[in-house]
Amino acid sequence: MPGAPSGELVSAQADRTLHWLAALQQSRISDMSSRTHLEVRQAFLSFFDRKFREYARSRGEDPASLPKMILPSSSLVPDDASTLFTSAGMHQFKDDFTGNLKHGTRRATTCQKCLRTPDLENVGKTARHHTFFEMLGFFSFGDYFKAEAIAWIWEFYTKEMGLSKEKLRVSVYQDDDEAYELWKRLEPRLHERRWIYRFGENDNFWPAGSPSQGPNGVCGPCSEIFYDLGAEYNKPALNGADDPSNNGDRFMEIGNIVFTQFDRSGPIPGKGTLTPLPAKNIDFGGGMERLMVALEGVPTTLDTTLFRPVRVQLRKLAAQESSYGIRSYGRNEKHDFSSSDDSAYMIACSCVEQKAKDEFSKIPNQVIDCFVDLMNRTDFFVRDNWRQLIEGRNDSRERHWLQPNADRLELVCSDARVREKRIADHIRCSVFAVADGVVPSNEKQGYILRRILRRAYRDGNKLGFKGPFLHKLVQTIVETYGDVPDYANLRQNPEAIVNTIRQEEEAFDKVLQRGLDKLSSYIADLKKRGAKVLDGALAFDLHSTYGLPVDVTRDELGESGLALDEPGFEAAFEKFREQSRAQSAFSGEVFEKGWFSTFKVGKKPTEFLGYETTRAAGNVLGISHNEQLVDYIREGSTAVVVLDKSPFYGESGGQVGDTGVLLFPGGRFVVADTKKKEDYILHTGKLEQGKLAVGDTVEAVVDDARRNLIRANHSATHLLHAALRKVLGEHVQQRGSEVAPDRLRFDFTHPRSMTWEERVEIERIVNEQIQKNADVRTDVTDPETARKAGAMALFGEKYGDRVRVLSMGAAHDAGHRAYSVELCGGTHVSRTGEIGLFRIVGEGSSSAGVRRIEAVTGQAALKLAQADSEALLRMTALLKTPAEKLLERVEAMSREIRELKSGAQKARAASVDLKQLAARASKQGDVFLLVTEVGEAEPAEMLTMVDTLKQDMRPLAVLLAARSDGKATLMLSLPPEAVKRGLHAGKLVGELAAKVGGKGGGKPEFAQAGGKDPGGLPEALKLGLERLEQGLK
RNA sequence: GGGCCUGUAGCUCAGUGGUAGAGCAUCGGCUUUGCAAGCCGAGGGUCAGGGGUUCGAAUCCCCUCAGGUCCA
Repeated sequence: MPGAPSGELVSAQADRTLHWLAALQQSRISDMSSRTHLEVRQAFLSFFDRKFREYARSRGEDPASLPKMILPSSSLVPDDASTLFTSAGMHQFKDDFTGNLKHGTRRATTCQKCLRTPDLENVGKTARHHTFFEMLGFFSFGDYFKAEAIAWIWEFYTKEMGLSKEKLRVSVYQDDDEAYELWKRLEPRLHERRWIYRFGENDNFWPAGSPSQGPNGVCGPCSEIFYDLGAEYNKPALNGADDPSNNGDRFMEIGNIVFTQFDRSGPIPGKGTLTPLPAKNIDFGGGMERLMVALEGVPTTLDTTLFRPVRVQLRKLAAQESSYGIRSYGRNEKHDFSSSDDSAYMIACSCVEQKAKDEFSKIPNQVIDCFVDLMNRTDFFVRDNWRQLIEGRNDSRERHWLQPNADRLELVCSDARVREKRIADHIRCSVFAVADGVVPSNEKQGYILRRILRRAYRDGNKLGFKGPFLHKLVQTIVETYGDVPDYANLRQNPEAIVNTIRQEEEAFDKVLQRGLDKLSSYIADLKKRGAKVLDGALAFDLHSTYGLPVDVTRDELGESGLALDEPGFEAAFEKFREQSRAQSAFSGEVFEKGWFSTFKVGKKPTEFLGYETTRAAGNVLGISHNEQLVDYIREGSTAVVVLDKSPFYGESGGQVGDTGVLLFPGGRFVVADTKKKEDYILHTGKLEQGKLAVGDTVEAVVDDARRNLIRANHSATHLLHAALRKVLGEHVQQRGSEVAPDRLRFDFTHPRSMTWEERVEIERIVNEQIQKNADVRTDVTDPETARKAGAMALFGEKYGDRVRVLSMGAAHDAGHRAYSVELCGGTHVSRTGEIGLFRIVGEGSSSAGVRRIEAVTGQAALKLAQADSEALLRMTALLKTPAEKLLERVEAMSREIRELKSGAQKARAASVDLKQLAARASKQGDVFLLVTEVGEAEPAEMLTMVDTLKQDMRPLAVLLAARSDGKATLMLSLPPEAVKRGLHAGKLVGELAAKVGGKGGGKPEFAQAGGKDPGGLPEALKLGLERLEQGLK
């Protein structure tokens, strides 16, 4: 038969497939540069370091005295609150650009991790958009300028990276003749071929359009370098020229040198004034991903080796999780893509996997071949490829398999490609964000992360994944990037990243389910009414309230043959957006101003002396009063004082700030709180006596007793952290803490509440460490050494070049390692014994997956123990029971109370002689009728009576009246027979209630009423009896 | 910063001003050689907390807290 493969063919194909898989895994595809991304990053950094050194030598600087110029990437979460994420390479150098050399160098080069979401929609669709990206950068803070920057980057691209000069284009700002001339002189061919473009302020000024629109601040013209991907990426340009600004993907911007030479001031929006900066700067940024495109000759950034491993891993997962496709095809030939449960993506992936495992004899051979061919191409899911291959087949068995699926294949492949790429981008972004301490949440950074993760999750759903799968890609990202020195934190705790992402996937799964349930009730309703279109406002409600993405809604509706009212949805969304915007227009200064930003220019950070001493002399660097910088303050003023040196600990790392006094001849400033802003220590307080001026010398004296309490509590959190990990497991991660003089609080990741036994054990271990009275040691070292020594770093926390490693307690195992080793900038006791005693006072949760422990130490703990004892003692005296029997006794008592209570109620009900009451009943036709007063009774008791009476006489219509607390209560119960005859308990009782000055109501067969005038009861009953007799006739 | 939703038994939730419920779980009894299970029954509630309206509030109103969700 035609489909039966010969043995030879089979093995040839198997060879090819295995070869293909091996090639993928090693990230070596024929057309690819042999340089790995690790080498490219390193080449960039070393190249510029070299150039900086040559330049320094040419200026007569001593090469030996140069500071470090290759600087590490800063965290994705910036120090300042002005932006949520680090979104550009220059972010960490903001202060350096304004002349405050925070990094101690005038030249720097970095590879900066960045995160930006405005282009979210484009990711996966264009050749170059990302959420997370790496920015290769080199910077000058008033040092080298245009000529050097232009020459160096050109040399880097053309010589160091070996990019063809034929493929490079550059652009300059229209008025920047200087830059134009520099390019022309450097590479005359660029000018001759008209490959130097002049663009306006929107393209070649940074920030875009700032001269005429703002914002204020540092800005300048820029010059871009483009790489020509080839004519096939061209889009028709308006003027027919190769115009880099006028097409989507052909010319990829691989670098941008910003010449920050101006300070813009003036109205926003509106024409501003550009004042030349005293020191001109260079800010170069080039996307790592884009450079890789140029080097590897692939069509898009997401096709580079940066993403290949994660995409391959995704396909492997798809193949593993697929319960469809080729594997089942052999058993069930009816299988096709048309069912919505199936996924062509998974089938295709599973095809390739099957092929690799050499288990494909049951499937038409050419079908396999077709898949393998496709997967072997640079771009896997290109629709035309599929069609071409499908149509080129004649084999009947293949047709049997392929024809019914052709349409679906075509549909799937066109977006499988996009989805696969988007997942690759988003998971990389998420892993980096989580590693930098971002946790999915409903605000700020956490919200951005959540959106990215959820989007990727839905893409996975569309590709055929049924549940959480993203977390299974984490390891691949960690392996791809973990060897980059700047990204070492990826390896710090990959398990925590996996868990965080899996939790978010599970949470979203739940949200989706809830939303879908709600939607199906809407759909059922639509069908009942015979309507075809879901109201847009309802769809928006599903989105905004239940978090159900609108495309999910659209899909679901489509499957039920219904449609979405799109304009209605858009209108509702727009209205909502406007409202949100309007409501937030009031708050928020867009630009960071205030005394602090002015103050810090040119001033060194405060030197913290508090580890060694609590009393030291310092000079006043600045004073702020009423949010203004002032030269001096008078007696009685409240102010913020900044010193050059201070023993005061500024609130950070969970530890509260110190209090104390600043003493100086003839005066004292009482410090009520101390904060840390960037690296400056801010003493907040009041000048109680004298006059304090900038430049004065003061004696800074910390409140020692209070500080000691804080020390004990802070050290205790370290012992607690170690104990938690020992008792609950290594997954315990600190998520925050608060160390105050009177208590400590510790938040950590743990999925369940702690059992009492765990709690007791943790408390025991901490106290054991305290009693060992071990030394607390502090070593100052670099982060790398600290990590190797096993120091626990706070997950996602940022650390400088020098870190303090705190070791305390004795380990249980024989090794000489301390019990707890952590990075910590706080202040601590010198021996664990100083903590005295540790007691947990509370355990609870602060947010999903995070538990919180509150505890006290020292005298506070003792006081608590004494209070407990006292309470216990009082109880034993009160109950005349020994302490060890107390629990039993209280249990017995509470049981007794419950019994007595229900007994009393029964007794009260019994005291009304129901038999006697029942005797008063008359019979109206076939229905018993009882109308009577029952004395003092609560509504609940009356109910019991009604129930009891109804058991004895059936059917029964009963009207009871009672009084309690000077109020009257009426209760009427009617049997179905009475209701059928037109009686309505609710209406009747309402009428009767009028007689006791009240109101009432209820259902037809049961109702109650109350009133403030019990005197009217007899009259009410009389009326009630009349009505009932009449009605029952 | 703002909008909306939710908070009821150990869990999942129903309950639109008038007796606080269901399913699952727990415990007891029966049935069965045993298991799986079935039948009958029981216990279990600060209706998130506080205030108000009302004769009467889980239900309506206000505030607080917690969770969810969307936008800025």
